[in-house]
Amino acid sequence: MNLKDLARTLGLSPTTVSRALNGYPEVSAATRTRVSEAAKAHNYRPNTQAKRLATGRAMAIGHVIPISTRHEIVNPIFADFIAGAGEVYARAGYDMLLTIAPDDDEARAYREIRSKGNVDGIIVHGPKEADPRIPLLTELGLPFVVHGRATGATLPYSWLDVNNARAFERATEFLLDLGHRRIALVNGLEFMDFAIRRRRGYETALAARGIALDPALTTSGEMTEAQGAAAARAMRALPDPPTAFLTSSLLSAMGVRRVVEAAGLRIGRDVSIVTHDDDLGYLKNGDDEPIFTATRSSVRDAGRRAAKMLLALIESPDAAPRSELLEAVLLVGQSTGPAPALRADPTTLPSPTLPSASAPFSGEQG
Amino acid sequence: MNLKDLARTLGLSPTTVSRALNGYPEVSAATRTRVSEAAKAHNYRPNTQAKRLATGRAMAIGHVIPISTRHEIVNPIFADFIAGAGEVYARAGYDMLLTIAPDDDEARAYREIRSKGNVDGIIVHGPKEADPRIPLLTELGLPFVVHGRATGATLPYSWLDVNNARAFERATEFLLDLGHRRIALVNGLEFMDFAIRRRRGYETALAARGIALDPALTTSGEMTEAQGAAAARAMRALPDPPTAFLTSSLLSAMGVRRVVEAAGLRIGRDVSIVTHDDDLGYLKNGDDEPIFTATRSSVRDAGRRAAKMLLALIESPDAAPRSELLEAVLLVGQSTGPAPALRADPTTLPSPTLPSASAPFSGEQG
DNA sequence: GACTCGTTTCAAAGCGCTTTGGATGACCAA
DNA sequence: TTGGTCATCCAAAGCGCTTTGAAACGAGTC
Repeated sequence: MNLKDLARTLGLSPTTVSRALNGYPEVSAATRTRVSEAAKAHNYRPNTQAKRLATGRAMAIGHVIPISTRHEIVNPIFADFIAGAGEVYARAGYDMLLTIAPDDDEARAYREIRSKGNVDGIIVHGPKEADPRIPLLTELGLPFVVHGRATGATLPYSWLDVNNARAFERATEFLLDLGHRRIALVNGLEFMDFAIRRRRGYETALAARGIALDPALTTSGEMTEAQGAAAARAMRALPDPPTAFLTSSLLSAMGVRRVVEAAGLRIGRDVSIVTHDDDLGYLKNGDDEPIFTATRSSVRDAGRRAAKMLLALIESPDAAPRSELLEAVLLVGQSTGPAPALRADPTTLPSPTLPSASAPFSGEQG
Repeated sequence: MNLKDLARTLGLSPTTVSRALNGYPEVSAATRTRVSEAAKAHNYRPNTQAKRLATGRAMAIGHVIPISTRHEIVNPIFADFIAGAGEVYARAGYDMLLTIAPDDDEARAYREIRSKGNVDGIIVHGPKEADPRIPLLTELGLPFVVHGRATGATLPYSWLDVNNARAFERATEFLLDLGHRRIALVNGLEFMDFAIRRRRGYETALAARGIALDPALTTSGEMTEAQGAAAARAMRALPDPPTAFLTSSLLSAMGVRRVVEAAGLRIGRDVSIVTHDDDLGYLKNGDDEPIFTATRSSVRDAGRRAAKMLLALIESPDAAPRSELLEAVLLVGQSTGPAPALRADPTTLPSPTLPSASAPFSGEQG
């Protein structure tokens, strides 16, 4: 059943039927209801391809998943982000198009998407430092929103990001307030923008207290359980091991916890852990009360917001780039506690006033 | 630059240009090279929508991600599966279309996809017992391949599945051979087909040795770290606790491991763990040598194979349904060992011949 | 030289929709 | 009655491609 058929059965022209269904004013109320009832009765659905060709709008959003040819790892937050974005697209009548692009010919992938013309906009995932995709997409004139940001990008662009720097600064401050001085950072791969910002936040907090950065206490790598375990094992073997760990993912935190507990120590008493928590569906940090003290920010929610932003951008293409900075929430769980009595310097005791728990941070730029 | 423009610059008709580019024989070799060189030079790319409208082929595959309105959980294996499938689609010139469908109106979602006509086929994810989507899609006449199977489906359909029953039967046998008699099953949600089959395999192996099933030793639920931990905690508290755990995911296994180690016991000596390992990019079971003894089957590879199967199905729509049963590989890691000396019955000692390690199972139906 | 045949190219008709630019009445004011 | 204004509806021209049916042309055959 296509438009022409429907029009014929109604004794109307395709023009009128089309207008009736698409809410144009040049059609009487009576005809409109008659048409839309017939459409429902015959289960008519306009052919997407034809509509697209006629309107020039693809009614689809592209998501390009970068896959590192080296690690072959798919970012585990991706599924949740997509789920959030997908909700928004579905409501707005948009399709979601996925492309897997190995990172060695990303540019080609984006150019091809552009010239095939089957999406109206793109969400850029996993931005790296000075990411070349930003100038590329700007040049191509394809609306896009970056999930994250790219340090060192010169052109203005639309993005949605968690305030990673502030989150990690805050987490570090929290541990410092608890009296910790040897705080380890188990970070993601540091060519990724979010990891760069997290490290920056960590370093800022340390510097503010006049604590020297110890390179032996920081590592970066893929955020897996094994990474956390390996980092903890190596750092526990140091002459002056850390009393607290700051990790970039729940998986890493779980690895740290395992090694620490295997050494006969107790998390939250002997060793503290704070982790970032993307609040993924299948990787929950406890049910009601968090297990790990964590800076939490829902990736799913980020997906929803980024999608809305992109749709708005497509609606008004000449508007200035938008951006949204989400603040992570610091949730105090059972994995943190005062630093064990300090041998070296017994004067620096935990401050009596602990930071407030679940209040979002203030909204300054990160 | 569209076909007409290109034709004009070449001094040819659109017909000839189209034929030259699409490899039709009615064009001389000289013209063909001239055309394709011009196309490359002008970076011409045929408009997807127009092509689709003209040919009637959407050149896209739909993936429908079911989201439970109750749990709101996105299956973590999804990202890897998609990555595998996406490779194949990209090579074949197909797009990948994602739809998020809450499980309360799945039927509507599939009907809509069908009538909008923007995919040539569908991959069905997360089949449940007697899944209604199979008769629905058959009725709609849309080619589809199920990742998994649906126990109790009456119509023939195309599927690709891991031999879950055999894998878990084999894992159970392995533990039995090591002398374990109290073997716990930490399963996925048992309305999912794969979980039903896994339980069946487990029960088959126990029955074959005349071991009664103890309901207190089996649980099912979402496969998270917390699930594993909770199960281990509950079961360790039994008067006759299990000496071995069989889990459905690495995350669950990690939860079990944590609780067991926290009790001061050693994995592989005091308590054994075998898990199923989907070989996900971000959740590796060790690098070279596996940490957990596991039945392994790559989800990414499954994605590739399912995609190929669907494309073949689309090529020849009248062919009989296809199917592919993948056998998991049993990899012996450090998490299993002989059952601790049995108090009740010291005669049942571990058999001296251990099952062979990395050989795939035989290919019988599961 | 007329005819057939194969090769190479083209004009034009779709694919199913939107949208521009009327056409047709009905209604009212003058 | 005439002219103008609305409110409705429609014919036809695209959107950019494929594909059918036919034309043009040179070469081979008698």
